[in-house]
Amino acid sequence: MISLTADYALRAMLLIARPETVRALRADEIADATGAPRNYMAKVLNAVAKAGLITSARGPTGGFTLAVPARQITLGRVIDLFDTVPLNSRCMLGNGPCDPSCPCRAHAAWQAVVGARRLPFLNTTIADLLEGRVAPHAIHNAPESLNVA
Amino acid sequence: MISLTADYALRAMLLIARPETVRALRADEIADATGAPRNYMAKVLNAVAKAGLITSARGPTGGFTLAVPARQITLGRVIDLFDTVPLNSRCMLGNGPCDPSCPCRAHAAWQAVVGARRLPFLNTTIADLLEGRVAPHAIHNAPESLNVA
DNA sequence: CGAGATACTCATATGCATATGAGAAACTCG
DNA sequence: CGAGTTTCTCATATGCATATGAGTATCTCG
Repeated sequence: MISLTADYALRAMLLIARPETVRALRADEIADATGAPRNYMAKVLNAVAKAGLITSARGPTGGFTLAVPARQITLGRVIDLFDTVPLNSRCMLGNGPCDPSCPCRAHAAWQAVVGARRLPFLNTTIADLLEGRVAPHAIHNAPESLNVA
Repeated sequence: MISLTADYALRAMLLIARPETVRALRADEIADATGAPRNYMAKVLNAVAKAGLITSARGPTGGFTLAVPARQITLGRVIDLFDTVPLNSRCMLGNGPCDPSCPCRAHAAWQAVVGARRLPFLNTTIADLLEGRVAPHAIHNAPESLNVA
């Protein structure tokens, strides 16, 4: 699941990064195109700008522009700005946090599953989506840390 | 992201399915062990029971028991009971639903990413977690429908 | 059959994500 | 430098996930 706010941000990024977009897009344009409420989208865009992924400019001819090439912006980088993992310290089995030196049986496997879920976001860029391309790494490769058994 | 409610359900299932669990577990036992509020966990367990994954029994010696072998219960089957995908009909580009016969450029790629994120849940079972095992399919194989480009 | 134990149900409270409204700050351009 | 345009900020409203409390239904066992 991805929060509605993160979804707004992603759609906004896709709009701004589209090759046919040549000038800065205003917040209300982006809001209209994405279906998000105007002021809410403004807040979302502001957060993305603070993170350095887009640039904001006020006044006439103002609006939002990419600050980083679309090929370098992964979906995870956008989504993680809003959907922070709360990381329940209680382990999947038992009633306390897992002792790192002696984790519960399910610990590593659960970590692997959670980690694997992040891969598609970490290995797909805004540019990939705009080109209708799926990076094979997004669905085929798992980092070393995921190899459990 | 996985909702707190779905997380409760998962932890409850793991407890009930543990090999050292020989009798029916009461709702309050499960609540205490998982850190969930008592009545809330009762409601969650009730929903899981209605879905047919566990069996409930009232009165003394009552409680909850697996209704299906742990090896046949995928994480997705549990989580999907609570975390229903709202499926924004508006496509990632443009302001309306994607025309199925002429989808937007990003359509298939986004579908692939979303689908890839479901794999770890669909291909991992309660039994897998209890045995600390990660099914290779959870992170390595993608179904045909995901091959886009 | 009665008492106690447990699941079940519903009405309501709370907190956070989402949304709204209005005003202040900063920019462009004539 | 003034007027208009836009981002930025904050105070507050709303809705839904989460949580709580109390009562009802159904079971076991003596």
